[in-house]
Amino acid sequence: MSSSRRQYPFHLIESKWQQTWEQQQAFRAFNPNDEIPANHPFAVRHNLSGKVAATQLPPKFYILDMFPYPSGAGLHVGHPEGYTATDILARYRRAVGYNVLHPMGWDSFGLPAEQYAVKTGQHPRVTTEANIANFTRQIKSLGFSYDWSREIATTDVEYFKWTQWIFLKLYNSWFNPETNKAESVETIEFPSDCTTEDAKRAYRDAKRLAYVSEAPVNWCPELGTVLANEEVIDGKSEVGGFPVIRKPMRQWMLRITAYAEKLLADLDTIDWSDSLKEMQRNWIGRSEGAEVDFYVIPSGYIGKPEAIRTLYEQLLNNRSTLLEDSLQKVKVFTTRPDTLFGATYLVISPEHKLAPQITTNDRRIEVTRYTEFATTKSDLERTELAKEKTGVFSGGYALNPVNGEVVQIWIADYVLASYGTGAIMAVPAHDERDFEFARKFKLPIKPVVRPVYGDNFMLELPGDGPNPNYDELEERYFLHPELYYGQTLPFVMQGINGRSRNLEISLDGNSTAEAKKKITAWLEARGLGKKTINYKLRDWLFSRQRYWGEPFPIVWKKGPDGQSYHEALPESSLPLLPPTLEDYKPTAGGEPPLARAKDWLNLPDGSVRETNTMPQWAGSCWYYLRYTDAKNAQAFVGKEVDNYWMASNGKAAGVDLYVGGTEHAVLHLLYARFWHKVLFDLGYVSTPEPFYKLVNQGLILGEDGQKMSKSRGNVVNPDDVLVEYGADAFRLYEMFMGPLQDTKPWNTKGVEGVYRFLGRVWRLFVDEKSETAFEQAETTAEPSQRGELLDLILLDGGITDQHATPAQLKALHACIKKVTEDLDGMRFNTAISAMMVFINEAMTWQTKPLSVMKPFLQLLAPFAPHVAEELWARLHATFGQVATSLAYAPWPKYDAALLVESEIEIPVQVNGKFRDVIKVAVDADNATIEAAAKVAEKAQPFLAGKAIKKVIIVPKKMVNLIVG
RNA sequence: GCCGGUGUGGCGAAAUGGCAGACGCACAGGACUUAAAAUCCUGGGACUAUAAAAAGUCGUGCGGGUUCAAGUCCCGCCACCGGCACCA
Repeated sequence: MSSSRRQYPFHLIESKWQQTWEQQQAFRAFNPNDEIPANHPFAVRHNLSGKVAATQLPPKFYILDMFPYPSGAGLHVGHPEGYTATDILARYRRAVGYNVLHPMGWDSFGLPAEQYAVKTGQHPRVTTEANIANFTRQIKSLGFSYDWSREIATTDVEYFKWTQWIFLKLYNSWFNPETNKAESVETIEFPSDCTTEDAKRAYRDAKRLAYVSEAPVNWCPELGTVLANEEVIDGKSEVGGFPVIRKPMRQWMLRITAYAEKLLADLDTIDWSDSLKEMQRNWIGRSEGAEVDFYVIPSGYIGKPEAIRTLYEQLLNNRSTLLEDSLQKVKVFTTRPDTLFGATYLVISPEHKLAPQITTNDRRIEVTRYTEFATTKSDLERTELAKEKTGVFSGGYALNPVNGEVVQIWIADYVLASYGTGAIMAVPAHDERDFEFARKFKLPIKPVVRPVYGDNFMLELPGDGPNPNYDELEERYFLHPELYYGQTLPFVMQGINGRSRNLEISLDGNSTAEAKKKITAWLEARGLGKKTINYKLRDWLFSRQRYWGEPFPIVWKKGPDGQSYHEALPESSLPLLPPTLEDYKPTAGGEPPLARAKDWLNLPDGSVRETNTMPQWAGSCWYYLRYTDAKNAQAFVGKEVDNYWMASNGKAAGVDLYVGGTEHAVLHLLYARFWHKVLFDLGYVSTPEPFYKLVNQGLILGEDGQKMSKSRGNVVNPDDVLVEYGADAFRLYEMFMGPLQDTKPWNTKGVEGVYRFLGRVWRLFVDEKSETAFEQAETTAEPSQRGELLDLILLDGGITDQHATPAQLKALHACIKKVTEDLDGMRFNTAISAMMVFINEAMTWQTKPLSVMKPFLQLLAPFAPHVAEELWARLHATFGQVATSLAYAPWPKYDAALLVESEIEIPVQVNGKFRDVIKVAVDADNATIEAAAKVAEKAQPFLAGKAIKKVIIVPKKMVNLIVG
């Protein structure tokens, strides 16, 4: 293909306009009170200059791309898909009259640069900067209208200074349940028994939004670091796919769970796709239910039913503090308290803190063996071996609080320590997991919920016949479960309770919803349980054992009692830089690499620095805020600036449009929302949500329909495409492939198609002879002089300043309408096809009026800005007009009156089948249409000899003749 | 298993319940050319029929339904993609 003739001299045009834009700073966005140069195209368009207050600026539009990690591999064609879409919209919004903020930057902390450093000793900053330079070159070559004056990298010292500053805010805050928001830890009130400074400190430290935990974590030996739950997929690391094991370690955690409810509820206020919201909802995993107390029966009572009966009655009726204190209780969480009468055993997780106490001596050896087996299992083993349930009887028993029944307490790893209370009541008749476990270990199954008659599918046994006696069936169902559960699954859906009564309360006959309410109220009244909400969401594991990340502004000190405790560095000490190292590996003792720098590590006062660093997500949690005020040295973002760019703009609040890949559906997007909400609570930002509208671009597959990857050898490099077809064709093709959100395969032939389209546009505007002359001159010219050769190309003589014909105006205005509406709906592919339709028609015109050709270039400009600018400039020059910057020229409006036809074609159907088309006046009445339809030529064979029974006319749409 | 999404020509796709396949790719034929490339013009869902045309029948994953009329709405399936997955 490279041997073929260029469709048009994009190689000269594109670099020319990219330089022009850069010199003009054409896409610089102005903050309130910025000094706006009078000759800047934005100032010219809006008639502004000098310092302009927020109220005098045009309305803002903040349109954001997910910033990339600058990898060594460079850009692939997936990156520019979203970037092109946002660039088109940014350019469109500028033309419509908004003050557009459209920035770009780098998520530049990350593992690959560090791994390279471990291997070669080259500082990660050097690698990172080289990669950023390459990414910048590639992105700039696509002609995106970013405001590069706001470029940031998370690895910039001036940037991560503020990342550390935000961490200090998290550290120094707690979530006050009374006010339902984050506040300074100064507002914590200490309980009366908290008297010493040590006790107060411990109390406060346990409340902070950033806290230290000793919990078991996901340790990846290969990567030498811990990972967040979200970074572990099927027991393997998301990065690299290495095995991950559970290991208790001291780690920093962020209390995102405090925001579970807000993160969930506020999804309703933002414009994200249903699937994305659903992913976040699932991840947060809210479930309503009840916590119920099961008292553990002291071993002395076992085998003495009367004594147990008495104990139960005491608990129920005159529970004393004394009794309460002397008994252990297992707190369970259930979403189905209505099935409490069907609870036939308890299960606690192997890590449950009561496990050793509940276990009886005769069972201890077996229990210990099992517990060790279960807790050392890696997550990988847990998921892979999940098929078969395992567990062991503890030897202990508990009382079912609703009926005093004695139930066994089992230990099994199908109950997770980290969810709910780490213990469950098992209702095998109505829960698949419990059912499976009960069958394996021969535990009792007691049905207490039956299906609703009518949609019932399980009450009937073979031979029950067509008209079963439901009373009989119900009795058999509840009293003889063995008849049913041998052949069916447990009944896990909602239904009607039965066999669910004690002396005080009966759920029999109640629906599941009623029964839940009733039993929960009873439990609460009796002090045996309470309504509870649980979340799957866990706190965010925030520390990594790495070098190339933000160091924590934290030091460790030793108290008088020898206990070490942490303390924050003052804000004035920020930024805290990482030390210089020769060797980036973890220490021999397994300490993070920062521990190698002894000078850095140990402070003169004897305190020791925290050696963990923050995860890569930290920097991306707030970069969108920094863009609004990238150079602010006093604050992470200025109040007035935040108010202008992030505050409510009509309906939207926050970033108006955010485009990126689905891979960040629950990680980045949840973390960023969380930080934003904390900053909002603390009064630093003006909106509760960061991103109003969010769109995920679809994946671009290789030409073979497979995911692009180096190993498959199907990666398309944008650089190669650009050399061949130019940036405008590349942009156009990325958008023409199909809907932005869809997954779609790359097809180089498709690029040629849009490239040809641009060629037709070009030839519509320029004189062919002059272009031939240009091409000949170019073959002999020095490369440095080629730019000037463009002047040899002349405008086509058919373009004149004359009145347009109605047909020409119609073609233009139909195009304006379609492109405008499609841009508003982000339907780029159909907008492009509308422009193709226009060009196909314009190719047939003898004359090309300026008044039609100019607006068309404006429509084309957001998609193919280089060629549009070039032709725009030529049009103006040729007709002696001053060329205003196309980027800021007001968007054309369509005139609906020009689109009205005098005569229209209407399809004629006979009995709903299309038969012919009739031409009628646009304002023809129904009688006229009916008459025309009845004589439509091609409809005659279907009308012959039949009576017309009914005529359906949809004005301007169709006519349907119904014959008998 | 659960949740979300998608199924339309050889391919990417388009269609407020109203002429299915716009636009583009690939393909075929033609014009220009010594020739090719590029460009321009024309054609095209399948089937039946025909010398050719006119024409007809069928057709949007499958099976039902609503409607004068269904790719579009409803019910029940199937397949593929993405996410979650012992979360009680």
